[in-house]
Amino acid sequence: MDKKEKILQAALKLFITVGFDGTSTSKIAAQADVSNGTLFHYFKTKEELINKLFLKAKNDYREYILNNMKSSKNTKGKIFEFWSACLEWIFNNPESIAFYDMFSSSPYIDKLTIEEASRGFDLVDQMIMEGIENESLTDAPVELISGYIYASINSFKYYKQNNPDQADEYKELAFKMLWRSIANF
Amino acid sequence: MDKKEKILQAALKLFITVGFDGTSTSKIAAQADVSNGTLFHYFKTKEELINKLFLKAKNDYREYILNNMKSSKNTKGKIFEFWSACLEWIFNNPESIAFYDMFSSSPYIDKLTIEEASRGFDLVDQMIMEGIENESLTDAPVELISGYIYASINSFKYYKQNNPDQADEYKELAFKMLWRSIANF
DNA sequence: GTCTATAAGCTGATAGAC
DNA sequence: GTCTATCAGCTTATAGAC
Repeated sequence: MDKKEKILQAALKLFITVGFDGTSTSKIAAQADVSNGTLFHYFKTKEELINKLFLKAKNDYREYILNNMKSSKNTKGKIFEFWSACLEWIFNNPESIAFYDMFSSSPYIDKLTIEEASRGFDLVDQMIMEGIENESLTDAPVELISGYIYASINSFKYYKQNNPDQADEYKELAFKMLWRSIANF
Repeated sequence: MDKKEKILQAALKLFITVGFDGTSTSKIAAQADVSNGTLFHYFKTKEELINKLFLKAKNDYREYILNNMKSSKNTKGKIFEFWSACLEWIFNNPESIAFYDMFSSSPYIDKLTIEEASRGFDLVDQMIMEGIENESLTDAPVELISGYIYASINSFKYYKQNNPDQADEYKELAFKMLWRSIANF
């Protein structure tokens, strides 16, 4: 693995355990088995490092989703695929998610990064608009529906974190609850 | 206002704008019009200060909720009251919420504080258990339902932040969507 | 690309006068 | 309770050799 990648990985681990403040660049460098100077060769500032890390997490996430939903044809199936893929990624990448939760509303992540990170998730909006048009989804603002989808994902994530053993048996129910709230009956 | 309160207010403002790291104790003291020594008289460490602030935010929130829901008798009404009260508080106290979002998953907030903060919100669990018993709520795990309620609140919060003008006209719909997902039909 | 050496500046926290 | 004065230690970042 090249040093740049090692630095990013070390930083991720440290940031989520001791925060941005608690993580000095020298600690990152030490953990990555790299000199302090090398760190500043790859990243002009500590802030640039954290912003790059943020974008990387978002892109990995997005890519996983895009690669894991292409079979379903109707709206309900598509949304279920999206919902499932998100949860799969979340549970296979707990560190990235912890990092994202911790820093998404942090002043260290600048506006440009957030904007760039949010781009590309518009496939959700597209699914929803399609669903409203073909009358399988309730006629509500797209953002309200997408918000509910994300909310359901988040809610199930917390549930599974607190009840790792029972969660899977309630997965279908959790999606059914989401679907009931956004479907057009 | 006494100096302790002034320190807490100054700290809140600084923390949400420039983060924990960016906010030095001397800046807090300066902003609060108080000497550095005085700050350390009231709070043994910087960490203690942020933990106290976190508890204060949570308690203010809880108190507002408790004082704003006592009239409804059936489950749907109670949950709507809770849902509304949460959103009201959120929009009247944006700084506290920003602070909470920023630090709820932060290593500066210790486990004891989080535990103490989460206590007292069990009125939600109570409402839900009541609702499941009298068959107005779907028979799902309490945590799954409560999670969905919190998620719905969060979702509408984001919607209103991005669409401040249209949000109010969709408030009823947003609650209806929540209710459809957790009600027993 | 990678390292070592280096430093100015700020940090949280203390001590002690009033 | 509140202040001033003070500090040891660590911080991010740079410069320059290899």
